[in-house]
Amino acid sequence: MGRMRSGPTLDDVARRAGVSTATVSRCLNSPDRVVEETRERVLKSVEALGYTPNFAARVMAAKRTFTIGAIIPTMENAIFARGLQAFQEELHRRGYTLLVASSAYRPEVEAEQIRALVSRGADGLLLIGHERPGTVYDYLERQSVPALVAWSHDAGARLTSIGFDNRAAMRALTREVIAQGHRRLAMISGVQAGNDRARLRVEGFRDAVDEAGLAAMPVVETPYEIEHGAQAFEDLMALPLRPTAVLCGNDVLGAGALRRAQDIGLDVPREVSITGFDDIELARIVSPALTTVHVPHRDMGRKAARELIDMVEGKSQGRSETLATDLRLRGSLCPPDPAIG
Amino acid sequence: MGRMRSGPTLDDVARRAGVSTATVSRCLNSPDRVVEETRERVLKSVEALGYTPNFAARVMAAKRTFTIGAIIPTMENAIFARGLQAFQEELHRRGYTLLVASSAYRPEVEAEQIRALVSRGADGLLLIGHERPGTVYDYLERQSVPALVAWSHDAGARLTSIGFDNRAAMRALTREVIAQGHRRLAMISGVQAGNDRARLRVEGFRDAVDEAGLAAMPVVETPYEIEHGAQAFEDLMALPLRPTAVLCGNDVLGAGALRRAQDIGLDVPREVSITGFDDIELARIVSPALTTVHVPHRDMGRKAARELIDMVEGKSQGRSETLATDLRLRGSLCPPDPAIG
DNA sequence: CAGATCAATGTAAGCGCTTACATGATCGTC
DNA sequence: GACGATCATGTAAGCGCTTACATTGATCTG
Repeated sequence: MGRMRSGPTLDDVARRAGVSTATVSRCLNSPDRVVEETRERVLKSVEALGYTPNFAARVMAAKRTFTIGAIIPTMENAIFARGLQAFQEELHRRGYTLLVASSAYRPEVEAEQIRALVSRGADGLLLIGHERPGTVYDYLERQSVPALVAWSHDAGARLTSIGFDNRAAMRALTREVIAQGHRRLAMISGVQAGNDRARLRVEGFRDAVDEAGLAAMPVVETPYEIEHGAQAFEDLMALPLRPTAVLCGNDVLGAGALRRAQDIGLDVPREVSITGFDDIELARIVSPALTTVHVPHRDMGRKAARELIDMVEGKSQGRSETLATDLRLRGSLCPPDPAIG
Repeated sequence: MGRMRSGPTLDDVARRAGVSTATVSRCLNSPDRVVEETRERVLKSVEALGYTPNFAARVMAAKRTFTIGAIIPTMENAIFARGLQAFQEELHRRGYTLLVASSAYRPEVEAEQIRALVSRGADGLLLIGHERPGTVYDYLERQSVPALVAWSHDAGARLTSIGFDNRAAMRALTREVIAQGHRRLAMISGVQAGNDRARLRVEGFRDAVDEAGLAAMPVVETPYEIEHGAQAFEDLMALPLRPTAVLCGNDVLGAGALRRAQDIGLDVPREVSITGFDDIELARIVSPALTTVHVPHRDMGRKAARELIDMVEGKSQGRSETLATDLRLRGSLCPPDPAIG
């Protein structure tokens, strides 16, 4: 039944090198505090024994883990992959290790994962979005674990955030669609419960629709999956007054919508325009390429890492930052065909 | 400078509940060994204090972490996301936690990550592919950490593997392409160094070409990225005897090739057929959809988790398994146009 | 050249848990 | 009703490290 690994310990190394464990420890952690000759002997002994320090023991004694935890909604979606990659590269550069967990967009799983990472001694935490039970924030505070939110920005939130304005971005995109002449829009949103990004995007959509003096437009809500995007799109196309432009909550939904449009014989963008959000690679791969909102994922990841480490090391109390997004106009959007409109 | 979190300890809980630390520990780990009334009191105390066990301390004392480590080449690519998701779901079901690290396809980074995970007390390790320095296997053996290889199968390898036959799969696909009448093929492979999947796929391609009595076909090697796939494709199209079918080492390269074909005005599949490998979602999203090799990622992940846990728990010495793959014929492949051939 | 200073190393006290073993209470049995 | 089982709980010994403090010998200083 899974006996513990039996690798050599500091003690073994020390004995073999004829020094004390303290000296071995110093060789490994602050080599310049040990004289050359000794150090060499010790390192040789480490090498010979194939010694690997026991992380748990080190943590217990040193009270630092140099580990940062991140909890993302899903790994199966490229949205977070890129930003997280940049995040981890920056952490690595600063000597930290990243532990990733995913919550499957379920708040209770997220809470559980937060506990797991704190329990593992994460020096700091990266979370996605602001929307979660207040008890989570209480817990973080009590454990005094610094945490940072990414992918969303909210000045009034309890946590520092490195993100972008989801609402304004979606509003800008919707304005553009309207400016191109569309009057019958629809939106396919991700599930809004517990997901402020999704919610804010819908609000941005409504903002633009309202300010243009248009009647309320249909918004359907569906999980962030290609197949669901496809189905939602098909449903929208069955509406009596078929929309001429369908704005999707992210590129994955957009790609699904686009694919289904082609499958049911609709010409995009001539008969219907489709847009996405995030600007992941997928947006440029599909044909026509998706008009979308470009989010600086890598930049966000890098900056989040820097700020979080500063917080962990007590160099910052938390400085929020809003990153700029911009529209990427591509083939999937064009003015509506007057013959159809 | 990052003082340690100061959460309550077992001792605090014990004192507050008026019991010994042993009793608290038992309440948490084997509740039935504690009488109802005491347990209640203790749990109330845990609740009130917001106690979270210190993982490092627990590991030190119990010598088990219930943690499995996985090192994948990259997170930025959907190839591993799906299988890993299934892997982690199964682990979770069995009470284990997954720690993920990525190696960026660099062997020395992988070795470092392996050490990091072992140091963190991983009870077992999931690795991708068989090709790595023998010293890594020696190390794993000395530390007696069970490890399992996925995404590749090799009967003669030192590690148990749950994978599929990359070579046979690619051979089958190539045979199909040839059967459809193509005589001028080319392959865009991923980087083969240190990547047995890539190498075996090239071998499979060559097998089929040879057995059909055709002359050697061009194989270009490039990183697994859309843009590189596109560039490689363009280079192949510039060849004096332009191939009528381009087989790609994976779907990402395939999608890049397809995209570039469309950008430079080539009709796929009429003027050139393109195939992928892996059958990730992307393969079905692009238009025309990619003919590809379907790999049972989820199944592989689930089975790998089961086998690895059995190994960790001493219930298995390691049973390798080869999973079946199958061809998914889609729009990107058709017989060559005789007018062009 | 005595005394202070300093660099290199050793000594040993924990870090917060788990668990083998000890203890004491309760209960059933002949 | 005395004795051994049985059960709930307590006691305390580590797990493998780091680090404050102690020690030792060498090097300075006046």
